[in-house]
Amino acid sequence: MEYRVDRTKLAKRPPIHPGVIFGDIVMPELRKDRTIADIAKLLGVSRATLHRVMAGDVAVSVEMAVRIAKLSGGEPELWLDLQTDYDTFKARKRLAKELERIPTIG
Amino acid sequence: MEYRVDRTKLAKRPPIHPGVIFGDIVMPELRKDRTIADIAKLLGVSRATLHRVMAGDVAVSVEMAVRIAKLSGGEPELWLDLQTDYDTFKARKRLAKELERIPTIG
DNA sequence: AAGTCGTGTAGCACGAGAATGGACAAATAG
DNA sequence: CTATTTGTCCATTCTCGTGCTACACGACTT
Repeated sequence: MEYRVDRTKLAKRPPIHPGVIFGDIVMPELRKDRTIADIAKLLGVSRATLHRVMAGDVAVSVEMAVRIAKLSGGEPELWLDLQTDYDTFKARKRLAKELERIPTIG
Repeated sequence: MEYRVDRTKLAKRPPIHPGVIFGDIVMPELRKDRTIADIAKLLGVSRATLHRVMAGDVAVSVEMAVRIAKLSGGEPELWLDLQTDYDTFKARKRLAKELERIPTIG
């Protein structure tokens, strides 16, 4: 019996954008009576940038991950790994045709 | 007794660049009598690009990770997680001053 | 009703990073 | 020695995260 599957072919649900996760889960905890602009200031980024991240318009960059990790008391890798899942999912779809032409050696 | 440590302050050795790991460990397995140009062709990238990755001059991009994973029979996340460690290590040093000004709320 | 404040968006410019093709030097193999 | 392979450099193009500015909308205050 073989239980192993090909992850690339699983009809997996698209990963949630890590910025959205941050905005929905972590942000509400951080801002007791603070404004979003306040949080942006604490993070050392512009209000627009923070908003774009939370809206899922742009990726959680390495710098941003380090910043929000410091502010919220976690590790940057958490957010970057989520971002990796998100990016990889899209890349697999975008390169599907291309990948068919790449053999597997070994 | 408190055993918890601050990973950001550990004198950790800089992570090895994932492209170098690929070039040193995986590549020798892939090329039996193939040339690097051959591998590049199989990957669908230019010879110069593959070389820069293996030299550690540029990061293992999401696209590149997906390609080499297909060719070598692994998961892209392996290479991207290594890249994350590499990038995060550098970012922590580069933003050290900046991070001091960011408080931890929680 | 008018005004203030927080917020969601959009446009533009800038800089960093990634990839390519081409060209040339250095190293290695035959 | 000669030919192949590999290391490097350059100019160009493209993508993307960021900051700044400006504007619209809603809610609450005055």
